[in-house]
Amino acid sequence: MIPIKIDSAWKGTSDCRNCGIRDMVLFADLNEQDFGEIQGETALGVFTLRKGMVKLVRATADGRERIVRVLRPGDVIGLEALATARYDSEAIPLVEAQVCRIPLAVLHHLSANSPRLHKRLMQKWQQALKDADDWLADLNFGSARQRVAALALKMRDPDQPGITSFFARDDMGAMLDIKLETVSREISALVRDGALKPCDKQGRRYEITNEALLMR
Amino acid sequence: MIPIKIDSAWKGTSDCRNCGIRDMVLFADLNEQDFGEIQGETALGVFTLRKGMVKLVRATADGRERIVRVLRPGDVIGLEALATARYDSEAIPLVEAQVCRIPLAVLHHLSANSPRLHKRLMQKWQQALKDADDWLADLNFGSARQRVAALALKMRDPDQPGITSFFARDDMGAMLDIKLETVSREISALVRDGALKPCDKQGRRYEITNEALLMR
DNA sequence: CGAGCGCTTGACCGGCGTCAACACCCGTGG
DNA sequence: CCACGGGTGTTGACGCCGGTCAAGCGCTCG
Repeated sequence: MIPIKIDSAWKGTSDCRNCGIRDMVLFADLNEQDFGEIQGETALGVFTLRKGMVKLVRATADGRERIVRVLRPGDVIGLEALATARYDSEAIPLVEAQVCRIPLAVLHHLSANSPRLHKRLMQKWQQALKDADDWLADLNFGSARQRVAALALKMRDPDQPGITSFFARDDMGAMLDIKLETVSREISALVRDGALKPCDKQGRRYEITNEALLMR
Repeated sequence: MIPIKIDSAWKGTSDCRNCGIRDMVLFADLNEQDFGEIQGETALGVFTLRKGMVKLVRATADGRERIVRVLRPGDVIGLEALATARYDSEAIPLVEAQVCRIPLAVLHHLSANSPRLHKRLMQKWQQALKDADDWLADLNFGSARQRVAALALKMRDPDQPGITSFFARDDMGAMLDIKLETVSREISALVRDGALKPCDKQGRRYEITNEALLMR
């Protein structure tokens, strides 16, 4: 299930040609002829995240919520539906998000007929797998301090590398497998040590004031 | 780098047709004509694991070893080379292992020309990604006891579901992100509680005597 | 038979979970 | 405009799980 609110003002195919992040997305290599193949459909689809952040959630054996990854603009949601026509995990927006929907049938057709998209698809699979492994190796390893610091580095804004985005403390806990109180404590400690500085009063945006301190 | 010793007695293409695990592997859907396309090459390749177990390892930020996944017969090694012509992590056999090597150029050619292989490839990507997410959600969550129990369940022998395989204690620690002494303690506790029974004296094979106890 | 390696077990201690109180932000309604 | 209440983030006290260090045991192999 992908309960993302789709920006309904943005539909049809014409905008794809002028998409602001077209160089990051699945359709980056499509030419005018390929665009002709795209038709609106309502079935299962694959999504490209345009804006915002989305958490991939699955239930653990003991019923708690486990966040396996966070997707950011340019990432693909629901790629697995291409292979199995089912989604493996739940995708929930962490902030207001916008996605492009690509109908499954269209993608199947293009993947067989467009070598460019075929290659792009491979890259997206590879990126998703690498992200998953990175997430495990970087964020779920070591002390609580190391995990929070690693998350701060991973969630840097691509446009403003000095700024990083955090989330609700219990979401951060589900990402790092630590309790929300510990998350809060470690953030406070990093602020005290001069590694971070809060940008707002909700604890969502921080300035990275000492990058070296975060890296160890 | 994939330092797997390849069973040199097994080479050429003729054996593929009679491979005992052909229904599990990448080439399961190739027909006689497709086999004609395969030639021996020496370049980068993708591997299908025939026998044994392989750990996927990457270095963490602080230099320690982190095992991101364990591959078992039928799994594919080095799929990422298809997209980037590089390997993302190191693959090291945990026990004596046998692999099929599939040259990259061959796979690229077939992936474009053989719809059957193309579909099979998608499934392998999807399986790898699901395995990665499962590994994170099942094995790196909860108490040390829960992690060891989850590993025992995941490492059951497909042919003998009552038997499970363990590894060197420090490898298990690198999989579960706990120390080897804790691994040892928890295994002992599970044996004491009647959930497991050792099959050998090296601590590698155990009989599952109480499955329900392991599941919670 | 002895050396060496890996597994186990024990004692101790620190980090993190638990429970609880408190502070702060924000929306609601008087 | 302020009073109130709920939700979320922070901070404190305390106890336990798991990390650390060390000793002991049982294999395996020379």
